[in-house]
Amino acid sequence: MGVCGDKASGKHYGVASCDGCRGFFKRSIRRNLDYVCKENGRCVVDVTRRNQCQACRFSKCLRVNMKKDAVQHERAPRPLAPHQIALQKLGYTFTRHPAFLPSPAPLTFSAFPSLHSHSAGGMVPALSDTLPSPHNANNSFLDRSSFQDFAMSRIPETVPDVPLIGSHVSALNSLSSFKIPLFSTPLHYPPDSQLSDKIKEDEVSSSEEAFKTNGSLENKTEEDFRTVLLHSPNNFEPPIHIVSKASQFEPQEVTSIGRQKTNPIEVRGKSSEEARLFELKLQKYYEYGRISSEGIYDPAAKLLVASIRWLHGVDFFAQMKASEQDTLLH
Amino acid sequence: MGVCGDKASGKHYGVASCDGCRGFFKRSIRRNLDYVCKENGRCVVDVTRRNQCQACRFSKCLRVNMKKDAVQHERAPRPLAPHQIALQKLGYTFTRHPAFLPSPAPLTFSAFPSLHSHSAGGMVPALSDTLPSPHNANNSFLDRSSFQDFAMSRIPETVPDVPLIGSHVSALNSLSSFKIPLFSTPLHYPPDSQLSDKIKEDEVSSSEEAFKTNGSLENKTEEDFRTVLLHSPNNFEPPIHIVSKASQFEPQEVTSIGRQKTNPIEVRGKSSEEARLFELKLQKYYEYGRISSEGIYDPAAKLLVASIRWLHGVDFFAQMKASEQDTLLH
DNA sequence: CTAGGTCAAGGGTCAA
DNA sequence: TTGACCCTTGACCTA
Ligand SMILES: [Zn+2]
Ligand SMILES: [Zn+2]
Repeated sequence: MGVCGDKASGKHYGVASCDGCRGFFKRSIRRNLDYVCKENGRCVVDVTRRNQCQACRFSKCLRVNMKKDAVQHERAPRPLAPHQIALQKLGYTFTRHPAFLPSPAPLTFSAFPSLHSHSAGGMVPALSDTLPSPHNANNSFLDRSSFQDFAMSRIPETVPDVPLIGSHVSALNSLSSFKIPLFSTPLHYPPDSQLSDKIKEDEVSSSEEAFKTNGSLENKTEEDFRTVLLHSPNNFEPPIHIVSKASQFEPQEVTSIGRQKTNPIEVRGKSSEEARLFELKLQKYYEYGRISSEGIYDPAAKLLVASIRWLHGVDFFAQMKASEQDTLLH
Repeated sequence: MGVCGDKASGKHYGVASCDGCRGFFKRSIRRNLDYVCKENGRCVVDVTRRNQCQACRFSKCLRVNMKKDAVQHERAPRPLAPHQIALQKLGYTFTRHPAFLPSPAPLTFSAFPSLHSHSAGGMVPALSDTLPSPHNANNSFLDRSSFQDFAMSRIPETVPDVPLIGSHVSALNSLSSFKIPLFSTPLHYPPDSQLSDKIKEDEVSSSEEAFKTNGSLENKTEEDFRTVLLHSPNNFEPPIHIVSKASQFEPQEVTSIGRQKTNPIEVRGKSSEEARLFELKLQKYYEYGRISSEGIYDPAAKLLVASIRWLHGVDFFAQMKASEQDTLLH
């Protein structure tokens, strides 16, 4: 029979059994686990009590003749999740396991680079991270400090009744588990593109406040930067105009540009704790603030919304596999 | 020699190899998969470790000279699944390019006409023209990832309304990578159809309007669904505009072109494999959408859901047998 | 004989 | 850690 009596999902390791027992057996074998029963091995193993005693459950697995040999060697991890692939297409790589770092990496997002800047790799060095790693030395934007401050940031008593952009909200959900690289300058600003020039003009006129000061930001310390963030919300006007312009890129153009990307920026994994916290805060923010991008007063939140919106306008993004978009937006 | 050293079951794609490597190579080519080695491409590929690293296994396949070209197109369609039968009743026929035909077109569907210029046959020349060859990466919207991924996407608890804004439209570009056969004039808009008139006269008819006229739906399974629709005006909001507008000129276009009105719309695909994935995806989209179309934030996804929803407004669909509707809905 | 196809039972994932 | 859920593998079959 089965192991626990639960409905079998098929034969597993030689025995018709449920997914639970299948997984349990596999884990036990793979990790070579040894269990000890506290009840002298008399525990009943049924569907409701199977998790009461691992030792007895495992014994039962063996008794019903599950085959250890049928448990294969562990395989390579699955290919990158689509949203990660999506990120890669934007010029970034994602490392799944951030571990092995001395301290948990703060949840960070790569910066809005200056749209005027054309630094190497298309990235704009933002703030130095708190970690010594060369990789996050220059791609941290929304660092831990920002998140902490986020909680403190005020939620407006009254907010304009602006409809939410659903995708923004949804996109924020996914931001919790990884960092979103938002810009890769050369990717979006082909040097010789006429359109590019046009965009540049446009951006100057539309986002001047946002990016005038950007150059100076690059050299600021984290502390300085935070100050700027908290006290100069006007610095971060969402690049809405750019969005609409960028979307007019010809497919070929974008494609070829996409191929030119050189140095992907490593985006490190999550600190799920902080991420979750952040997500909750953000969610609350939405609920209370009824924010559109205009409704956002916290610069960090504003950035996030703006960044997502920006993504929508990037043709390269629009041409991504829908699934990738989907998960990216989710 | 062989790829992994396992006992060869014969020559496959030019190389004596086992069934495992045969299948692996086939799947890799067919689905245009790209693997990435995490060990810098140094993994040993033998019978016990061949599944440790797909990238290295595939490299080995190529190294021992397996021929991509020997991987054929998939063959005759499988026996139709219930939902496929349902689709057929709606006038959609899946046609496939004969095997061995060079340069198969990427899986494409006719696009939302209103968003693009029209071409003969009511088909819209999409991005596929600019896409790389079929076996190059990234032109497959419907690869394993997309398929896999959607299922993993989550539906938020609460969702705001999502107006169709400019940036969303840009996202529609991703839809151009295939064409969706949404409209067939005589079939979907019977000239004397009350619904048809209603929709034509009211381009911006809301979902409520559209479905109020849909009282002909009559089966218990549909009952709940209809209720949801009618009580959730937001469900249909953004896409309906597009759908309605498209329906407005579609009749003339198709008719004037002299295309066969009576013939079902062709859904061209280079492979039923891809088509199948699309169907599955569509199903899933729909399933989610039925719960709450707002659960899907991606504009493209929303459109897909909307397109299915739209079917409900079609008399022909309403007249289908309940069981067929049911399977289609599932 | 080697293409193509199928699907049980391996694998992995990640919210709870 | 569990287990529901999805993807992949490869033995086996037909043409
Ligand atoms: Zn069990
Ligand atoms: Zn082999």
